[in-house]
This record gives sequence, C-alpha cells and structure tokens, in this order.
Amino acid sequence: MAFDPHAGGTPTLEQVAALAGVSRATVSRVVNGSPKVLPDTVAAVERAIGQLGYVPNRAARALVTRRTDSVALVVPEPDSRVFSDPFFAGILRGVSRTLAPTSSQLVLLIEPSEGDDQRLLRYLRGGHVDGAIIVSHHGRDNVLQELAQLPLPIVFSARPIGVEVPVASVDVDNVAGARTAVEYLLSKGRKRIGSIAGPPDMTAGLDRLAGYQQVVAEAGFAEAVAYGDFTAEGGEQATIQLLDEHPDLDGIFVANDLMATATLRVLSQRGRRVPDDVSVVGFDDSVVATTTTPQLTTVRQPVEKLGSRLAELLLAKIGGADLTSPEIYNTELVVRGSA
Amino acid sequence: MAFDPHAGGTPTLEQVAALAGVSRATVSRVVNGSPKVLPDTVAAVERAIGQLGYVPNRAARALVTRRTDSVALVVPEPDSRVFSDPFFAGILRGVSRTLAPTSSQLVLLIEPSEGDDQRLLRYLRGGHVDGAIIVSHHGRDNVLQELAQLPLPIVFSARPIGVEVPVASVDVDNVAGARTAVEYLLSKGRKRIGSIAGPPDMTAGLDRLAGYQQVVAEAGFAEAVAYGDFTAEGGEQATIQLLDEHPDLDGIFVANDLMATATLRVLSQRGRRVPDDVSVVGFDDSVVATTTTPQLTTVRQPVEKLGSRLAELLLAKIGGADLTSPEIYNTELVVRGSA
DNA sequence: CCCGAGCCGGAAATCGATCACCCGACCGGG
DNA sequence: CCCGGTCGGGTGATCGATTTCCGGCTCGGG
Repeated sequence: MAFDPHAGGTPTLEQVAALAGVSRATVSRVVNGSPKVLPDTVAAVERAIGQLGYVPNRAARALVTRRTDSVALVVPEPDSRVFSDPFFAGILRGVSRTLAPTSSQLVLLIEPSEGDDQRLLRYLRGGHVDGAIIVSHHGRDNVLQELAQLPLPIVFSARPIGVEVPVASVDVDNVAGARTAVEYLLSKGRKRIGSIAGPPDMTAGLDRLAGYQQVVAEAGFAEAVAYGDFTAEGGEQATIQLLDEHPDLDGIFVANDLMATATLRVLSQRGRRVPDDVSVVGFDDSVVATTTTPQLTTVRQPVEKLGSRLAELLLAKIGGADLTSPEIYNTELVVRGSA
Repeated sequence: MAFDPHAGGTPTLEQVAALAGVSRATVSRVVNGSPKVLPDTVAAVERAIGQLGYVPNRAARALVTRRTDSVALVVPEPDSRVFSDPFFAGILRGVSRTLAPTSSQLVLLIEPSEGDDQRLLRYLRGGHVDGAIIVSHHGRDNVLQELAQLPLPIVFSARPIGVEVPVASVDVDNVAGARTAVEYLLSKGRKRIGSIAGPPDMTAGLDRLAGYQQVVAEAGFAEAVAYGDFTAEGGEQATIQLLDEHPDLDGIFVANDLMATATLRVLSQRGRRVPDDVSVVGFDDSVVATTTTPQLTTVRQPVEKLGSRLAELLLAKIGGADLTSPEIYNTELVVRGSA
C-alpha cells in the first residue's frame, strides 16, 4: 500500500482557524506576518498552530502566489564529475548557507544525459522554481545561451562562453590570479616557466592561460604550454608531454590543483626535486593541495563566498533587481612547500 | 518590479484543451498517459501541447495528487564540510543518476545552524517531499531517531547510531573492509600494525576500528590506536600521537583516505619511507588517494552504487514497499604504492 | 451619550490540475 | 427492434491557501 500523507492527519489552515476560533483569512494573515491583527488574536492562532503542528501546504500556496520558494542549482552537463570537484562543493556550501535562513529551498538539476537539454529548459520554463543558478564549466554548445534567455531570474557562476546577452555572474579574476602565480615564480628566480593549461572551452582554462602568457611575455621569456582537462589523469598526460618537450623547465604553473598533484608525481618519478629543481604553483586551494608532498603552493579562490554571492544575487533578482553584469572577486596566493 | 511568471503567458491545461478542441480531462489523460484515449485525439492534444509549450503546473498537480514528485537529500548537520567529502559527492552522483529518468526532483536539505533540528523536521513533516534520504555521519543527538519515526518514506545512508526502530539503510561492510586492509598488511609481513580510527560517534569510525581490532587480536598482536576526525588536520594530530606512542610501527591502517594523506606526510617528515619502513592503507578510494606520493593503497567502497541504491530503495518505499532492513555492500582492496 | 473614522475579521472567488462520475454513441445478441 | 455492455470523452467538485471586498466593532471626540 502506498504511503498516505493523510495518515496522522495533516492539519489544514481551516482546522487551525476552527481551533483558534477565527477565520481562515486571519490564520493566513498571522502565518504571513500581516501587521494588522490584534496581538491577542495572533497569540491564539499561534497557539493553535503549535497544538496542531500546522505547516502550510506549499502546493496550495504556490498555486495562488505563483511563487515556489525554491531555486534551482543547475549543472547543465551530464558529466556528473562536477560533484567531485571541490570547487562545486564550495559553491554548494556557500549557496546553501545563504539560502538556509530564507524560506527558499535548493533544488538540484542535472542534465540527465547528453543532449537532453530540452528537459532542463522545459523544467525551468515551467515555473517550477523562482530562479536558477547555473554552474557550468564547459561552453561547448548553446545551452548556456538558451538558459540566459529564459524568462526567469538567472545567475551564472563564471562568465559563460558564447553567451551574447548580458547576464549576472560571479567569478574570480582568473587572469590576475594566474599572473600572481607566475609572478611569484619569477620572483623566486625561475627563468623557464611552463604551464599546464585547462581546456580551452572553459573560461577558467582560457583566462588562467592568458594570465600566464601575459607575464611570461612581459618578462621576455618563451611560452611552454600543454593542455589538460582539469583531472588528475589529464594532468599527468599534459605534464609528461610538457616535460618531454621542455626538459629544462624550472617552474610550472598548473591551472588547477588536481592536475598539479599529477605534475608533482611525474616530477618526482623523473627524479626532479620540488621545489629545488622545479617550482610548482597550482590554482584553487582545494583539499588536495595539502595532501601532496610537498604541499602545494596555490592560488586560492574564495569559493564559498562565490557561492553565497551567487545566491544573494539570485534572491535580489527574484526580488526584482535588475542585475546583468559580472561580479569579480580577487584571488590570493597561498604559499606552501611546492614553490 | 518583481519577476512575473505570467510574462509570456504560461499556458494552462485549459488553453491546451481549447486549442485541441477537447476537454481538460482529456488533456489530463494524455499528459498522464492514460490508455483510453483515441490515437487521433492523443495526436491532436500533443500537437496543441507542443504549439503552446505547455508544462503542467506542479503546484496544482501536487495539491490534488498529494504527491510532490520530489525527494529530499537531508544532511542533518550544520557542519557543511560534508559537501567537500568525496563520499558525499559520490552519493550525490548516484542519487541524481537514479533520479534523473524519474519525474522526481532532488531537494537539498541542510540543517542551517546547530540545534535547528525542528526546522528540518517540520519541513519533512509538512509533506513538501515524497520521501527523504538521510546522509548522516554523526549520531551525537537524537535527530536521527526523530527522523526515523517520521510518517514519511525514509532511507539512511549508513546504519544510524542510536536509532531503535528498524530502518532501511544502505552501507558497505566496514568491518570486513577494515579486516581486508589489515589482513593485507599482515600478508606483507607487517608485525606492528597501528590504526588511525575515525570518531566513535560514527558507524564508519566504529566498524572500521572493530575490523582492525579483530584481525590484530586474531594474529595475537597488540593494538595501537589513535583517534582522528576524518579530516586531514585531525589525521595529522592522530598520526603524530600514534607515532610518538608507538615509534616501532611498521604498518598503519587509516580509517579514511583524507587522514591517510596526513599520515603519509608525517611519516615522510620523520624520515620513514613508505612502503619500505611503514606500509599505509586507507579507506574510501577517494580522489585524494591518487594525489599522494606514493599513491595510496586503500579500500574502495562503491559510493556511487550506494547512492543509486539509496534512491532506488526510497522510490520503492514511496511506491509502497515495506523496507526496513539494511542493505550491505562489499568493499574492494585497491593496491597502489603505499602498501 | 452618540457618532464617525479606522481597523480587524469573515465570506467567497481564485489559482490549475485531477478524478469520480456521468453521458452518448455504437455494437451485437436475443 | 429493443436493450445492455463498452468505450471514448465531458462535467463539476475538489485540493488548501491567498486575497479582495465588505461589514461590523471599537474607541475617541464632541
């Protein structure tokens, strides 16, 4: 037999009204904090609510108010690896921390399988949520563009690639962060600095590479770049390739920590000491930065802060604010053992 | 001005009916896949739905069906560090993979602040979701007990501590997993095997410790245990303490990978080579297991599988199945460099 | 003591989809 | 030729909370 929500008798507003000796409307006013109800009445209603353990029926309320009191966190990629990404975890923390004191609930939305964009879009267009936060890494197709044009308050984490309309977004200054990292390597006397870059279809990949290129060019050195995919395996491949092509490197800027762990491992296998022979700087300051030997010098992004800003901006947009510009945060170099 | 969901005109079932030249009931039948509608009619309705871009109003439906088509993933702890836990990430992946093809949405529920249990319980009791998956690590208070007694389909990840009523749960055999790890150390000729245990208020902590203790006792060796809290910092403290008290250890079983990374680091700082002088085995096979040097030999749990079973069981319970017993999965030793 | 202004509480319509029930048409058999 | 059964589809009540519009109560001033 199926579960019956009526078991135990979910009390309705009507029953509360009866018990408190007032009308439904009055109970509604109390529940929604209307100022024009006598204190005594409020007390009576609240007592009744307490006695019955009344909880407003969200569906009924949503039906008339046309608000669902829930926002979506959208991951428009079937590649559910993002969950394992410490960056995503941080965002999630920030978002949920900001949403917690609110009446809004967080709904997780993932593109179930490759190319099933429409399901996502339909859901969002269906008015099931009051707004959405898009956490996208790749910009390989046009989903982002479609999302941006939805008649729904939306904010992006990271400036979306290939989206023409202005959108609200929250991000760190990846270029500046990368510059800091490479400049630090320079300040340590490194002359031959290479970089393991991220995929060119992610802004994080592009911008961090750009920062590296700028500094290296300004210093009058030559570039040495290999591309990874932000995973440990990809980082390993890229590091091997980079070292094979440029055996004389004495400094490496790796576009994220996970790949950097692989870089450290490959260097160690090749008998090159870190940081004595080669200095390594990562990006993210994720958990893995402290699991390596030596620990990783890396560029910290205020992930949790990003997440909470994302939520704040979305709530503001839902409230009617007209926000359509990016908000950029600073990074910070965390010096540990690897450089 | 606040966002108006009516902008663009959300079509209702009524409008679809009008366009298709049928009644609301018929449209409803088509939408819900009733078999007793003529194919021609179905086609006409579907055409109208397509033209209007109709999406059923969830609130209205929920109001009458008394189902919300959403399930909660509950983290009854304000300590949002769980998000960074690769274990949690895996569970999340499994759950969302199973839920994706379903009409059910995933709602994330976190205890906003210490002691705010009531908010959670009220929400769950309020019929806002059809069921809940509880991902709890600690068993320090009685929230779990209260959750277990809620008139709502619920499944637990990991056998909850201190819950007297029988509940459905999914877990790995932590005792057996720990045994495998310690037996492997024995098979490598290790004689003085210590353990970094998890907190005693988590089943994972208790059971893994028990597995260690069993094997060590059976082999006639003495115990050497220090307690950590499953974080890298805690692992470092515990490792230092353990090594100070038992400098002659030649094998260490660490109750999770994160702490094991710290163990490796401390050993390296003390000039003890791994695995030559000391062998180390972790537990989880999380991402960090491959970021260390040497890479971590560890006990793999099928996390994603656990997550998807959690979701499957919950859907079954929502469907009326009467499940009140634990489901236990096996672990697997993954041999890498550290032992 | 009476009257009016201001407030507060009640009745009823409404949101959009579901579902129990009912109706009409068409078929075949007696 | 009539009647019952079947099948496709329509009608209207209903879910629970909000909200507008009013009616009536209260309280202060004259």
